[in-house]
Amino acid sequence: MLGMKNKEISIFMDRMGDLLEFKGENVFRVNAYRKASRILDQLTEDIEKMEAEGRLRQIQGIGEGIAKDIRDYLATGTIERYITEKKDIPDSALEMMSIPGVGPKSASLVYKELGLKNIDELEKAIQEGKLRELSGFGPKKEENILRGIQLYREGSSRMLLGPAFLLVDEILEYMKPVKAIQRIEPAGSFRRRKESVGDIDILVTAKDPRAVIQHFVKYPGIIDVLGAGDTKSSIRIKGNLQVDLRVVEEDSYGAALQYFTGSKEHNVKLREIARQKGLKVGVYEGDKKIAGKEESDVYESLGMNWIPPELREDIGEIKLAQEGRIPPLLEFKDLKGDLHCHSTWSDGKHPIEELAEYTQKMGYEYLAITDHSGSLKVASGLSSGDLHEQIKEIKSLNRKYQGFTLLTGNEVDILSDGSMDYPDEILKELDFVIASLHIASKKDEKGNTERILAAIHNPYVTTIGHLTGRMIGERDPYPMDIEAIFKAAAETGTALEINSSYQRMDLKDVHARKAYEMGVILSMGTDTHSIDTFRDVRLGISIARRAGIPPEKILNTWPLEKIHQFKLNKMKKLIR
DNA sequence: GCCGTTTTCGGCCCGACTGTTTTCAGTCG
Repeated sequence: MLGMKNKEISIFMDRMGDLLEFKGENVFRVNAYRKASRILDQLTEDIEKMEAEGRLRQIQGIGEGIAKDIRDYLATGTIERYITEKKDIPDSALEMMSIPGVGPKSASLVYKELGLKNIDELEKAIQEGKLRELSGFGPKKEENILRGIQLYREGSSRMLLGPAFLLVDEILEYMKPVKAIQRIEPAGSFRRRKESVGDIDILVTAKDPRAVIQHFVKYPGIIDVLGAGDTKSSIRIKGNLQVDLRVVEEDSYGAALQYFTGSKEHNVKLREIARQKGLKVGVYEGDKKIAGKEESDVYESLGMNWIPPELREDIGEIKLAQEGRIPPLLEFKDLKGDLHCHSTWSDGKHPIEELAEYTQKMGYEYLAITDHSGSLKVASGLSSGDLHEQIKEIKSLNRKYQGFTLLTGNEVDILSDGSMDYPDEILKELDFVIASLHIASKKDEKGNTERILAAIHNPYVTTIGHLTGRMIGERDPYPMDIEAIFKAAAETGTALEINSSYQRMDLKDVHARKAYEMGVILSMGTDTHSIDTFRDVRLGISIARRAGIPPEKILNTWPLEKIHQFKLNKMKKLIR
């Protein structure tokens, strides 16, 4: 499965970074491992395959040393150098560095001087007043660490992008009455639309910064005010999420927005480029500071095009911007319809007519009705007879609409033997067929892959729904040979879905990018069961943008005729 | 540990904030 080893080694490299940092190694050596971890996490190729083809050293940031570590891991399942470096330092000692306010210096100091081996012992030592005996430690620091421990135990809470959108909407709405605010915009990983965010950053320009802060710290649902200065405030809200708000001068708004949007790696690379040009990027004072009212000023003064936030992960976007080759990215206005939703015919909450009415108001030209097929009893799947009745209803409704069309369709279950839950004669009649795995094996990679491949080779299947089956934080992706699947999808002219429901987000960004690179067309579906989730299309758009997929590779940007043609083309190709 | 049309050695992003200090170290983003 693509990414299996990538992920494992990425985690290993990150731990290696922690370990070296704890031991007080050269920070650049530490960073080299951190960087390697990130590279492996975002790599769209299978590391095992690259190693087999002798291409490890072609990856920027992987040198001879780390290449050896990777080969080591692939051969033995562990990394020799890691074991040597680690010796008898327990993992629980390294874990102390995860506490906010405790870094490598403090963690290794208390380990060496006081023999503290884990967080519990650290807590006890503070309570017994032992920590303040160490130089550099005082009562404030003790208090800070105790609070950090408490926070860490409550669970490092990352919020999924879906709920984050709702929260940001709510905060912006709450801040609206403050007259002093001129501009207000979320920055950080939310603005980059990462699938989960660790905190929310909000950037403001205002005539009266104090009025803004004073209002902000009274936000309902607040648990704690972590800090409230003249221009910056941090609060903690329910769910243990931190929200930072900063007020900056209008003249440096663009530079600040750039800085606080990140990613860190993207900014590091920009500063390197700035340094070469004798410039400085940043929001703070400096001789040759690039100030900028607009964010595009920053990028332009560095000799490149403005880069959409979703691409700012230092995975090649800077080079593209320098060459003026940033691709146009998907926007809501490009979308002509939604291609996955459920009605009262199966487990949806609303009758077809209401779904149609709602999506017309969103400005869509079409909507595919894709209820479940018969085998999926838990979701009240439709029998063949039901489906025929539903097709009749859709055709009758379509006669009422102008400039809007309902597509007949279904989310057909892929059965355990890889066959489809309806016979071909029925699938043939439908405008849009999604084939989905709803029950799959957690172990049988080969079996899962074969079922998907069988569906892809069915001439009437338009797209594969929520391919990997993951439910973020609840269920891991089912193991499957992603590359073989992408290849088959590209060859047969089968689309793959970007499922936008907030817990699925499946395909995820890295996979969507890989699929696009391999020539696959993507379809977007909200998998709506209740009309308030049609708005989750913005999650799908986020994935497509982070994947760098141009709009014309997304089925939903096409006119209806072309979607029909897509299905016909596949049928022509596969039926002889 | 990685990298190189300034370098195979000597660099590697950088400033704010906090607490403990009295000139600075550690942490964070």
